[in-house]
Amino acid sequence: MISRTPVPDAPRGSEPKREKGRLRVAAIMEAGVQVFTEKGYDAATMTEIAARSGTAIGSLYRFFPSKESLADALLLRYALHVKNGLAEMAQQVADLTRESVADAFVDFVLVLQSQRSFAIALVDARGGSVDERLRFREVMRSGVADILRKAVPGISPAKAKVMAVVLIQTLKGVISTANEEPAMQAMILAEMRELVRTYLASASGQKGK
Amino acid sequence: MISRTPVPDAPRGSEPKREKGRLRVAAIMEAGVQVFTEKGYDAATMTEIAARSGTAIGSLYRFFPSKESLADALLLRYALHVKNGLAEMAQQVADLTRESVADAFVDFVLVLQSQRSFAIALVDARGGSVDERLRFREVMRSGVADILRKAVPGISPAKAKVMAVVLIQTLKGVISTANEEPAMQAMILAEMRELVRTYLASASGQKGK
Amino acid sequence: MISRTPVPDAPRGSEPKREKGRLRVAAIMEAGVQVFTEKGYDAATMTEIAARSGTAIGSLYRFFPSKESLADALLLRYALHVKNGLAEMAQQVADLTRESVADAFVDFVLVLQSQRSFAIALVDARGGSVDERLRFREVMRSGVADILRKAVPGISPAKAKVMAVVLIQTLKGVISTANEEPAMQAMILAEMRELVRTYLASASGQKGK
Amino acid sequence: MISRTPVPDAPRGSEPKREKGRLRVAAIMEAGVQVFTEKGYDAATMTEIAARSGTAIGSLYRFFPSKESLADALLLRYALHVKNGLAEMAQQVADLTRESVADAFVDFVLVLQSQRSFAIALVDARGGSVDERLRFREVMRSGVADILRKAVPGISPAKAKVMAVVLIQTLKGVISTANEEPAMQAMILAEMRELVRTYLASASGQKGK
DNA sequence: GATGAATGAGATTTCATTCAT
DNA sequence: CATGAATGAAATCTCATTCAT
Repeated sequence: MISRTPVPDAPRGSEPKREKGRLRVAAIMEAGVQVFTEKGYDAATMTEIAARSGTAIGSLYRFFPSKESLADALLLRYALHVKNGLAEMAQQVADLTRESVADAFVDFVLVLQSQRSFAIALVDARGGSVDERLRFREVMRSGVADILRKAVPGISPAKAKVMAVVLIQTLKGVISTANEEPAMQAMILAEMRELVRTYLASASGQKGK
Repeated sequence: MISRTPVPDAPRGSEPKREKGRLRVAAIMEAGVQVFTEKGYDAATMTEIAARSGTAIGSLYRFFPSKESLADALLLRYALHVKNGLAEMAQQVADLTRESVADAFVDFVLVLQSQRSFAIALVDARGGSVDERLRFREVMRSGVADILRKAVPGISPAKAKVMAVVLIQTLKGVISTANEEPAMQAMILAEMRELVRTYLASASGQKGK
Repeated sequence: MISRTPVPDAPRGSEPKREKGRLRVAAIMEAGVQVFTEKGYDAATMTEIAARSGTAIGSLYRFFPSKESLADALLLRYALHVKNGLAEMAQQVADLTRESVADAFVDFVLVLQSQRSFAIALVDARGGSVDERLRFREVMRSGVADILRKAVPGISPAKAKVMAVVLIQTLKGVISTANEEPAMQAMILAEMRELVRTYLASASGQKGK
Repeated sequence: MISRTPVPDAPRGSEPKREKGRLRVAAIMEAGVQVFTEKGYDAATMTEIAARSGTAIGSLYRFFPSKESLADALLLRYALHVKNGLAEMAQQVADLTRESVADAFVDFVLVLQSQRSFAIALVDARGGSVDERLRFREVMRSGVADILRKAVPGISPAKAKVMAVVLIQTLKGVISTANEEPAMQAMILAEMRELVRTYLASASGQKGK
């Protein structure tokens, strides 16, 4: 319950200063993403992550002193990706039509999915400390809410926040399409785009609260 | 000399034959729901389920010969609940306005949630054999699609199926509200109702494919 | 280590007096032979023996209060078979040539094998209390020694006993042939007959000690 | 990104890479021989083998990832002993009289016995995979047959093979003598030597098939 | 710093045996 | 007496984590 440091984990003093160390950490994180994605948090083993990253188990623990700390680091990195992505989207939103914004949301999730659908596994399952989880959720929500405030002029901050929650949940469905047959997948995706558009349009209609 | 089937003695995984046994099974399933919900499939332990149901570990294994078989049984029971609930809803749908149907969906998920939000954990995670999972998903989809075909006159079966997928995904969000603060929870719920109404309305507008 | 009673096990007072009880016991013993033979002593389970004999596990334990007691009873019954067989052979030995006696030994083991090769499993493995085991060995040895004394006139009792030990060991090989291919099996059997004949002949040659 | 084979870290069942590891493996194998010999394959427990070798259970499983793998390793090592012993004997057989060869057989088994009479338990019982078992049996048979071909000039290969089977079976009796009283043991041993001599002599007499 | 052997708590599962019904 | 549910010790095996080399 007591989370120590929110940094990617700096074992005895600091992050790896040497080039070699940074490569090692990168390899571990990559392997971590792979294994967590394939097996889920519980079934993934530190030994396999070590092996797959070409690292001795002892070395792995030097950089990430616990399984949870590795998951946290991975999640944090993912959260940064998302945060940056949303910030970028927020800048472009002024130049877009409402429908384009809707599509942008779907495309954004699609990109995330192909990059790291593993995060869902970590967040949904036990993985990631409670702190980390909440932080990640907050990043998502406020990022999306920001965009909504720009895309839907006149919307109240509260409404934007609530819409963000609902929108995020809906967008999660995009990820689930990965398991469908291609034909079905395409149809679901199109339908989701439509729903998001409709949602944004209706919000514009009623505006405020 | 070797009789295969009709022997007495219930070696493993058989159904209880005495009253007491049925009570025990009920207790185990209840504890199973609890523990799976709290910890997720992997982190849940048979030992804890046994303890929490006041059952010796051996007795637990008499009725459910493996962790997976318990998860399957739980999922199956839940699937029945859902199936019956959807069937019931399908009968009433003729007498309802479109908006009432939207609300009914949300309410339905709300009821399920309070009863057993654990199923999502089992379905999403490792738990439940693949067969069981697919079967459950299919039950959900066709049940919801049936209702949609009645609620949205003129909709094509294919469109109904795709809408069902998207709608289910959206409704899953209702369950997530359980972790929110009450005030936020209420707002999210209202927003979701609105979204579902909007979705149904838009479907009626364009109708067919 | 403390063996209680050397009888087939008389639970609360006496052996089953009713016809039904005797049938039940017979069924259990038959199933016991089967399962012990198929799985070996350790891997055999009382539950399976009960099931295969159409007996409730509780009833099985009424007649045989432990797994070991069942194994003992089976072994005892087998020992009786052997004892009687040897005794019968001893009576006929006077009328046979030495070569016929050798063949009779091999044939005798052959018959036992097809009847219950399970005994070896029980004796070799953990099964059967030490007492039971020693008793069985003694029955074999003195039975065979008796025959030798009749078949080889002038042999000393001590020599007969030692020969019995060696002969029994050699004859055990007959049982192992069960796993060979038919062609090989026949050859081995013939070779064994030859060896036993040679052995008896050589004993006659040197006679006494 | 996924490197399959040449990664460091020895997950399971790997050979020790440090000196200490090799000592540990030796200790485990020694304890394995002891416990398997005393209890038989099924009744032997990994926990006891670990304890008796002063090894933590986890360490035991590091080197031998399953009970069967330990039994296999033990059997393989024993098979090597036997193979080498037989090969050595084969080289010396040219310089020996037939009677000396017979004695050599008995002595050979005697040596094996004092070293590891456990193998019989493993081979006869469940232990060791079927492959391993058959391989071991074949090693024995062809090794003995080789010697016979040299010791009994003019014998046909087929006859040598069959004789080997019978001879091995007979020699197994030598091991059983371990349980006898010393006096009896000596007599049985002498008798067996005599039988083996007689057997070889008779084979020389009839020669070929 | 890197390495990998060592550790041991803990998870799943089995089965002989008992005893209330 | 028959029945079968209940019991729990014990077995096999896993894996996060530590620490001597």
